[in-house]
Amino acid sequence: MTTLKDIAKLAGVSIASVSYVINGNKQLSEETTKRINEAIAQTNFAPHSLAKSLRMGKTLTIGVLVEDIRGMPIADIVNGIEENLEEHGYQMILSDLHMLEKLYNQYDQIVDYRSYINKSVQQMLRSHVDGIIYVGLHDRHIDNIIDPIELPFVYAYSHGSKHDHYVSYNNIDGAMDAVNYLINHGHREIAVLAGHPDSFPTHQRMEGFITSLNNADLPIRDEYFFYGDWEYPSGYEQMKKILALPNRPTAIFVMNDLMAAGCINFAQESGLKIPNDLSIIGFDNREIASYLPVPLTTIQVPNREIGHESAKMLLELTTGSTVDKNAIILPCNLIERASVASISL
Amino acid sequence: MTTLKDIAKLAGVSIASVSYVINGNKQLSEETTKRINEAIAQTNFAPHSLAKSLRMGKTLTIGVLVEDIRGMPIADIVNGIEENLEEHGYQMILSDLHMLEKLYNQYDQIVDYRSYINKSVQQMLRSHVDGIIYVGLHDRHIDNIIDPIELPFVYAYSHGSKHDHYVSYNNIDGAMDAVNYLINHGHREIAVLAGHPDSFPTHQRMEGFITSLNNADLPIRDEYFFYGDWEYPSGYEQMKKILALPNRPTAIFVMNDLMAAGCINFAQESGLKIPNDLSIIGFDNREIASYLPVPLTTIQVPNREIGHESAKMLLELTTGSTVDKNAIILPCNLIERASVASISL
DNA sequence: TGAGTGTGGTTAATCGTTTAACTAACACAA
DNA sequence: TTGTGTTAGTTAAACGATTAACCACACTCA
Repeated sequence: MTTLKDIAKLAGVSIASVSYVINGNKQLSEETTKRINEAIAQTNFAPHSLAKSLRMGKTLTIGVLVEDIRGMPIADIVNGIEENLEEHGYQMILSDLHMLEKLYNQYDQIVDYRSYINKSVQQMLRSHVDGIIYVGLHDRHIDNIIDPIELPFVYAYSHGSKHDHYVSYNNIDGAMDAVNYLINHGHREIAVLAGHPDSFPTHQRMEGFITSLNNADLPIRDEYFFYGDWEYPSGYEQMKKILALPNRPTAIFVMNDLMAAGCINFAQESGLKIPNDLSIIGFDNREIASYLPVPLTTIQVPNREIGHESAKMLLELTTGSTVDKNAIILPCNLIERASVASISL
Repeated sequence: MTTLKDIAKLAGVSIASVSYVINGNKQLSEETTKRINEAIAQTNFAPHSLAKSLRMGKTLTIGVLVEDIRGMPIADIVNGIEENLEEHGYQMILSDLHMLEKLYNQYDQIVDYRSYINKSVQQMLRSHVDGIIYVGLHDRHIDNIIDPIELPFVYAYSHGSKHDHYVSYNNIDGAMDAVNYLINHGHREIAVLAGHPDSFPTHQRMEGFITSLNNADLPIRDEYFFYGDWEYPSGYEQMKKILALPNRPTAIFVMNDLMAAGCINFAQESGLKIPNDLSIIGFDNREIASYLPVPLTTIQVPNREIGHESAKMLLELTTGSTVDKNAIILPCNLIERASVASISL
């Protein structure tokens, strides 16, 4: 590895002079500048980032904490983060919390995520990252870990709004778009298959559902509310109940694509034609949506943009004046496929 | 941030002594050791990793170069890598090549990946990573970049065998497992829907297919060979041809799950019952396999294990004696679902 | 002439560690 | 007494950069 010293010797100057021309922090004579630049070109020298960081107190590295990189929105978001960071000459170190499987430790006790996350954060602090982004839903785990740290911090994807800096997407508007789309296609009897009743997205998407119905002066009918747990089998099971309804709805707003897949598969098994006999709209636009027997019309969450904006926000925090509070809520958009039919009025 | 100096002052010793007790590189008196440890405990001190790395010439960081983190096997592999590295106290910096979309640059010219990858690698070198793992299929892009670098390097997932150090999975055996499974269920007329004809996995899986047929003394029938391009629509289209065959096969070996999804969907549309009228087996075990109208029996590629082994191999290379050549080929395993039926002989 | 002002460059401290080399003190044997 | 070891701890150089402070020289102007 060539160092400043090598260049200095080659050009016959002091290492300070070399450093000055590299960073342009001081005016040197044209003559010496040229000699130094030639020496640099000769050796394809690049400054040692560790030494530089140590001296400057900035690493140009940010830590990204993800719940599990295999979870799809997460990979998309990380992709967006990386792209933005790279553009600005920053690097990321990735720490994966393996939340999808690390529920129990070797003694079969439920893992204390706080201490687990804490380990990852400490590791990042030791590497002197310039900031941290947390990507995921379970942000409550991290609150009292990150609070005492005076380091720029951004939540990406998190739905909570109690944090100072976060980037998320608009669940309410997304749900309204979906339901309005059904209404605009002539549907009046619309059921909803919600996610887990306790979850935040369920509440928000439900709010959008009800608002849309109200705006269109449609009645809110108790018998049209169903709850699953976000997983495929619950879509399949709940669909049985929906189809058994005395007066069956003409359309269903299903709160995610996995459950929608279950709905579609059960409906088809029962001999129903989607969308002619029943329209279905999903949420999330997962890969699966394109590959169902009936391509699913659904709501796309702007995951990469969430990544982009998170990185942008964090970089602003590290460099610029500290913004006190900053939240970005990005809009979703509707992906039109083939699972919704028009109804003749 | 507390430093060695702070601890030293607190304990009334020199910073060298503190360093020695932390790293256990020298025997100090019980008395002073205790005083120093107390001071450390008081301040929750952790050594500054940049300074340490600078001095030691080791960063305990490895670079992971991925083609696109959103590609599913890649996320799984990265997950495995991360887990293994963390266990050994290493960190990773992730660099995403965004291969899925960065085909053209701003001037609409095809991106020169070599120079693009080179930028990422240079960036990693500047961060003084202790080694690099490349995750993906398009390893030919990187060959002449990495060759001149004398840094431990491992290819993960790469199918090529011309490299010194790589970890991959056994396509041939995987395909044989799939075909043998069909044969063991009584099938004699077995078609194959291959991936893109030029791709390496196609060749290998085809080899497995033919070997299995030969081993069972079954004829190789030209009219039973079909080719797609790994994507869903090609599965759908090719299935039309397969069903139009004068004597239709009783089972199909489809070389990936996406095409298998296309096959199943078209078959169902045509009124065929899977698996009773026709058995289908896939490859890859993507998420989608569980959510098809007929849950797909398929071959699972050991992605996380590939990640594990890659990390392990790289760490051995960085620390231990340099192994000249080292290749690991991991076995696949069959996931039994519901898309294959037994045939009465 | 002498004070002030640029210009072009060097010296040396600093960031926070590790570690070879050294010192001081004491014990023990010849 | 002298020499030899052992033990416990310190000093200071090094890793590779940045940058404040300094210096030497030439030029300007009252």
